[in-house]
Amino acid sequence: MTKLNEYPRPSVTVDIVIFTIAEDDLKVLLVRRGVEPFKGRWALPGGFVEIKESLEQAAARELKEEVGVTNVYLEQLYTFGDPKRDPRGRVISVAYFALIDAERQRIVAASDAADAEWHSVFNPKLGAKLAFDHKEILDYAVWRLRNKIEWTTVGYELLSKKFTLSELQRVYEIILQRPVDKRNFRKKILAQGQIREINETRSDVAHRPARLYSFREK
Amino acid sequence: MTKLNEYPRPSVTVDIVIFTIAEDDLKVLLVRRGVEPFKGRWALPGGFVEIKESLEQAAARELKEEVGVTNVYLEQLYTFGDPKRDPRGRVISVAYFALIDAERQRIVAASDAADAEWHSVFNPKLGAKLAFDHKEILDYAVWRLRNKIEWTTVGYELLSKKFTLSELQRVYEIILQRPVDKRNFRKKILAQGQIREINETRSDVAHRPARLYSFREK
DNA sequence: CCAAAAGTGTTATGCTTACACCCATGC
DNA sequence: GCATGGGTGTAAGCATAACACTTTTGG
Repeated sequence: MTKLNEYPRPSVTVDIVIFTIAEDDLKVLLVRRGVEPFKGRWALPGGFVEIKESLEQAAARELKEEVGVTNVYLEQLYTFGDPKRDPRGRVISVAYFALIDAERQRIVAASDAADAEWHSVFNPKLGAKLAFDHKEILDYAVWRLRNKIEWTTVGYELLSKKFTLSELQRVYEIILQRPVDKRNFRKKILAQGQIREINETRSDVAHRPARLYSFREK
Repeated sequence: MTKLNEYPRPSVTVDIVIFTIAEDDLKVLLVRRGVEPFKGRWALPGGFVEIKESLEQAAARELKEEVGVTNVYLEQLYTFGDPKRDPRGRVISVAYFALIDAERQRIVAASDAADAEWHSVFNPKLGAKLAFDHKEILDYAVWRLRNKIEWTTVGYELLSKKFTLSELQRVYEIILQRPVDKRNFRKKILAQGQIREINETRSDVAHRPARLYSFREK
């Protein structure tokens, strides 16, 4: 067999764009860098891929280590490999995106990871605060999420197990950043056949209580 | 600055799914492996990413070295990183797909690269002949190409600069593996506004000569 | 009874699909 | 004049978009 060690090898990392919905906004989890390069700037959580784990396992491990959550929606985004993207040397980053639902979000808050914080994705000043090429990665992730919720049912991953149709609609409006027609939305979602009505309502509100639904299989 | 060399590093390669249309069929370029592992099996062209080049540059370089073509349509597909995908050790492969038009196809033929050959993508026995996880990569590339031609104008990349609408339609039929309605196809393509009629016809045929079109900007 | 969000149908519009015949050329 | 692929329009069905009022609850 030919040898593999004739070539200098790059470092390979995974970086994860972790989205959640909070405070009526789309948020991304960022960690403040304590060391150079980009000390003090915000970065996507991530780390080196270990030699015996798959890329997806590496991303799942980082999710567990950095924010304490397991079993979340995780999807490979794109691989960023510009030779100058990390001033320390050649680092290729396989970017993933993850969706954290409302229940797991409490776990993230509780884990109180060092300098991790949720940031609004739509804050126009955020780009300037990011390290490396993480602005580019984040922009790509937002673009992908927007496309994805239009064609798939990935939006459910951002809510609790039980949710109302208005809550789901709000998720779409936040991500797409435009109003959505209530009747057409309900028709479309129900026609997809992916959610079922459960026999409960969200009570204790000062108006007509909403029916709860749940995603088939979660 | 923190050091990068605390972690063992994987090897990183690019593998390229190079498509073309020939003999009324969708073909992929494969090279026969002369060494272990998978000696004698067919593999996607590819090679190691050099330390100072980007991933896209690595893919473009491989295209030039292995098949002699430059300036072709090239798009990152997905990154395959299962730790067992290469028996020699940890090799992460960033897969690309490339589209070779009818003109460049002659260059590929002329380059006569060692053991490179065009194989029909739809040959059901092809999977068994492929090395590594290249069947999986190929399947994913075909899936992506199919989606892509439905939503974008990427199909033009597989034809000569000048082409007839029937030729373009045939490209769609071959890729999608189903018949396409002639009138609806022409309406859809013309409505996209991406091709213009040039004042020529394909003559010397034993029937009414077809008008030639060209893609805007190529 | 007032405030607040939940819930519900119909119509118009545009897009997609199905479909068949005449045209221009070479031989 | 015949064989061959080139070229063209219309109608039906379907999906999407626009739009406003009644219902149920808590206070």
